[in-house]
Amino acid sequence: MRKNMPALGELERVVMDAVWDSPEALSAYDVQQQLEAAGRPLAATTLLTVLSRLEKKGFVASDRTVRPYRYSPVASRADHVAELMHEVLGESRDRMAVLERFVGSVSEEDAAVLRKLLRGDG
Amino acid sequence: MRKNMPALGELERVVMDAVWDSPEALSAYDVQQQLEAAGRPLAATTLLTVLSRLEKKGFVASDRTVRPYRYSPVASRADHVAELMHEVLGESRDRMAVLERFVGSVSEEDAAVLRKLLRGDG
DNA sequence: GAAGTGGTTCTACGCGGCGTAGAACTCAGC
DNA sequence: GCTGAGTTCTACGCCGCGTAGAACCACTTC
Repeated sequence: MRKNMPALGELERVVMDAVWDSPEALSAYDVQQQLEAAGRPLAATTLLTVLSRLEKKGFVASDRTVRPYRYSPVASRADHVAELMHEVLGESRDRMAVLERFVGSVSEEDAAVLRKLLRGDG
Repeated sequence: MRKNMPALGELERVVMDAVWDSPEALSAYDVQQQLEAAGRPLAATTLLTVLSRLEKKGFVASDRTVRPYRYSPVASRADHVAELMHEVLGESRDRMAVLERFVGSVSEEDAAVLRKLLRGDG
C-alpha cells in the first residue's frame, strides 16, 4: 500500500469517477464526451492535462501501444477508498480509540457487513 | 457529523497535534514554546494566524474570557480521525466493497479490536 | 512524400490555500 | 496615560489545480 497518497482536486475526482465507472480503458476523448454529457464541457487539452497529472500521481495508467492512448485506473475505487481509510487511520496514535469511535458511529447495516466480514476472516 | 471537513495543512496538523496532546487549553504562546522545543521555532504571530484559521475551520475553540486566550480542540484526535474515515467511506458508492477491502487489509490486532467492538455493539 | 487531420505534449495563466511574519492595535496593570 | 505582552490585520510568496492555447506528432490520402 502506497503511503502519502496525493490528494485529488475536484476535477481530478470527476475524471477518476469517469475512469472508474467505465469497464474498459478510455481515451481522453471518451472522457471528454462523458463529462460533456454530464453537463461539464471541457477542452480536450484540459482532460489531457488532468489525465497526465493523474498518471504522475499514480491514479491511472496509460496504454501507449494504441492511438489514441487508453487510460485505465490503477486501483479500483473500492481499493482506493479502503487505502485512504487505512491512511487516515494511520494518522492516529491510538488506533483502538479511533476504531472505537468509528465503529460506534457506523450504521447498523455497515456494522452487520463488518461482523460478517470479520467472521469469515477469523 | 460535519460533512466536507476542511483539510489540514502541514503546519496546521503540527499545531493540532500540540493542541490534542495537551490536557488543558493552550495559549498561542504555549504552542509556540512547545513547537520550539520540538525543533520548530516560529514567530508568535504565525501561531496566532494558524490558530485563527483552525478556529475558522472548526478544529479549535478559544476561551476568550481569559487573557491570553486559551485554545482547545473541538473534537478529540480519535473523533477527528474517525470522522475522516466516515467521510472517506462516504465517497464511495459501494460501501460494502470498500469495507471488504478495508477489513481484508487490517492487521490481526485491528481485526480483533473490531470484532470485540462489534460484539459489544450488537 | 506533402498536406491534412485528429490526438498529444508543452507551456502558461489565474486563483486560492497555506506557511510565514511585520505592523498596528488592545487591554491589564502601573 | 504609559508600557508591554498578547492579539488582530494585512500581506507576501509558493504551490497545486482548473483551465486551455500553441506547437508538435503520427497516420491517412492523394
